[in-house]
Amino acid sequence: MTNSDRGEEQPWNRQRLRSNNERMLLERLRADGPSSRAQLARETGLSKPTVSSALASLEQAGLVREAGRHTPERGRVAVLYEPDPAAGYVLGLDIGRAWLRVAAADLDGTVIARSDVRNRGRSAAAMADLVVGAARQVVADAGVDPAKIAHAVVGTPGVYDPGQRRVRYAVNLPGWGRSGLLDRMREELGTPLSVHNDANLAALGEYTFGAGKNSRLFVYVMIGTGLGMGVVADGRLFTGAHGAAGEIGFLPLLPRPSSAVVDPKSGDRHSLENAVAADAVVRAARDLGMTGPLTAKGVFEAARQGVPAAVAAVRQEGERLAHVVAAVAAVLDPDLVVLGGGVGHSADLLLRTVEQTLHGLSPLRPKVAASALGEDAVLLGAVATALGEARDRVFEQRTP
Amino acid sequence: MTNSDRGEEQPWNRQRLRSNNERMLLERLRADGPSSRAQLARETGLSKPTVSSALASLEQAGLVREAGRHTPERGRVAVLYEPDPAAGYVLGLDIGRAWLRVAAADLDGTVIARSDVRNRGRSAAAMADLVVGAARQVVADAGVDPAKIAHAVVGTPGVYDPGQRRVRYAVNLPGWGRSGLLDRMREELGTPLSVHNDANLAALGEYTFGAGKNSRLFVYVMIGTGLGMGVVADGRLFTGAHGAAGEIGFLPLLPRPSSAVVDPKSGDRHSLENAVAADAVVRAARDLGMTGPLTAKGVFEAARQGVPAAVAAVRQEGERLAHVVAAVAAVLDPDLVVLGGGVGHSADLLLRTVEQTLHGLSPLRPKVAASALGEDAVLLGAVATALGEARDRVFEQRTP
DNA sequence: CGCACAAAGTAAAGCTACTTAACTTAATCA
DNA sequence: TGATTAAGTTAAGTAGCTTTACTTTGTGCG
Repeated sequence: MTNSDRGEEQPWNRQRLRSNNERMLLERLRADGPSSRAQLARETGLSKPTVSSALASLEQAGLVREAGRHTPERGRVAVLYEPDPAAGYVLGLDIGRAWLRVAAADLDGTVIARSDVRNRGRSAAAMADLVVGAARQVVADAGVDPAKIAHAVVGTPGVYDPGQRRVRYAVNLPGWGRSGLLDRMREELGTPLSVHNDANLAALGEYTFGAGKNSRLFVYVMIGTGLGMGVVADGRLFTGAHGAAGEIGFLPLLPRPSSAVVDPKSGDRHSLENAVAADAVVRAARDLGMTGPLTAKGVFEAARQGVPAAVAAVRQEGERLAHVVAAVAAVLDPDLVVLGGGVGHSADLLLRTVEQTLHGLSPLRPKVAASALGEDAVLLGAVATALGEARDRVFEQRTP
Repeated sequence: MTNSDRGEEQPWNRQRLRSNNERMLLERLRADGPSSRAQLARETGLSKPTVSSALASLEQAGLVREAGRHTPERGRVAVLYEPDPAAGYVLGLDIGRAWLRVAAADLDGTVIARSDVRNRGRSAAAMADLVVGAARQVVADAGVDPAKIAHAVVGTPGVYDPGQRRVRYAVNLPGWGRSGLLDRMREELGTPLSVHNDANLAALGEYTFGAGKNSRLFVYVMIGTGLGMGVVADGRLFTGAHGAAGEIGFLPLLPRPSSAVVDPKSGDRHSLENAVAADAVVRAARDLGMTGPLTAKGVFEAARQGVPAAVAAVRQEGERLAHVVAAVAAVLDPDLVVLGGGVGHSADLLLRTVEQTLHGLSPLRPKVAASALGEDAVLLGAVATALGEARDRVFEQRTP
């Protein structure tokens, strides 16, 4: 994460004073909607002349614009201001096994163009070209000057290694871990570009635009081909010491207290992932008597139509998810857990089982909800993350 | 947690500019040791006159003092400055089931007096009086004007409810949850007093003074009568949405993937706590053939002397702890896990088993270490927490 | 209608904490 | 002793803030 500044002690001279006040006013406008200068002065404690002059600067820099007028009970009409969404644009890119998605959004976060391309099993280089092409197209569709793209964020499975400038552990995307690929994309797009784990982005997306708004400690569980989790604490991604926080596929199966000695075989790696990810649903359905070519989606369909084996398989999935949620709750104490990813898409079928099972498991019972963004969580998370960077960047590079 | 300020947007006027620069200089002196004014100017980017005048203010306010001189290769000698540890003092109080501990420390964090009193099973009110008496004695012993105690922090089991101003869930301390007790202590001590969970304080203590220095994401596991955990992320306590983060006693026992359907009985509450806390060691030893009146401490003693049943019981404890560590690692990705509390005290016997077991459990293997502070972790954590508050307070209340 | 009133916004003056540049002080070295 | 170097001070200038007083522009009411 390209943090802007967290706790770096810098000297505060007059220019910093000025720019900090401008920044504060801008953020206030973003958070509270259009306001007049007098109103801002009252609310921030700054004096009216200071607010006037700061807003004049911001307006001249193109960061702020007039947003109509407001007539109070008595007295002169007030001119309202708001952040100018056209001060910059961002790109969000979701590189998944099945789909490549690109979206362009303005600084308000409004998506103004997007493109979804099937990811056929080509080479990683071809995939990169495809993405770059889609991005160019999206920018053109949006009618945006490419120079005004202030930041782009790529979401991908695996972990980005900034030292080697490549992605690691993206097992589902062969060749995608190659060095130089991302640098090439960066160059061809000509914008600052950062790379993040898809589960983390989905968490941020759901937090920013979806079910997680205003959650103090938000957890997004991504159940699909694999099992992942993203944690948002106080609005920031919680990444752990090495960026591996939320790798709950590695949750061990705890030994039962009844068995005096631990069975060493219980610790296969990925065991929980195997027990909970999409394939597990298929396996369970088969064990319970379903036949034919099954997919997780198919099993959920069948369950929805009341096929007993499918219902039982789904029920088991729900119970296992409840265990995952309980484990996470014991460690993190979130106030909201959202189920997303392929399997999470069928959360409507799972929620009741999860909640019931949770009741018997732990006194710590966070709210559990279905993803509000569905397939778009990663893409919108990329947009949200890019917005943060872009707003910083656009502000920093304004000419006063 | 009485946070000083986190992200509250305030207007920046001249006075704030001034005081922020003074604060920055003071923190720099604390972090980097005695420095001259010229040196500070070079390092911070402030001009020499500004640094001079800020330090003059700080010195006059008693927050900073001369700390000798430094003669450079050539040129005039430099006057060095350092934070004045006598600008204020703090109290740390540890209210445990067996011991009541109090320590007084100066603003450097140096403990200058302490007192440890056995906690005989009296009424909670008598306990409070005992603590207040011990605190007064400690302040007297330290030779400190009681008015210069800037903050006191109490560590206790359970969770402090600031709404009702009392402690909840402190099951081991009968009556201690009563309303008004803490207000009375506050009043009798006459200092700002805050209350925190003991495991959290122990984590902060170990982070600040012990094994966790400079850890990015630090976890302290407290294994004793119960099972608790404290998390320090980027130097701040991670408390979760409701202050229940780290309640790993509630970790569920995950179902084995082999069993198609979840055994509903596996979810007894506190099951993991029962399986790992001190009593579990005793139970295991008994199951393995040890007889007589056993305590956890006794089992560890026996294991140290090679008694086979004890060794096996300790081994099992180590294996179970490894599962706990693996679960926490999968969620949080810490870089260091410290074992503390009563059982953690015997960590030397456990560490190897924990590490070996961990190897078979998960690719995420944080460093695991024994507590460096032992029994003092909570007390020193209370001091560390009080220091944070006190430094803020003393700075804020200086008269320029 | 026009006048009182209220609130938005501006102008002018003053303050303060900063920077810059030049200076003084105090040490070493030749 | 004087050159050199670095610490620290003095003095002047400046930017961004506040205060105070003013202007502008709307409503309400006699």
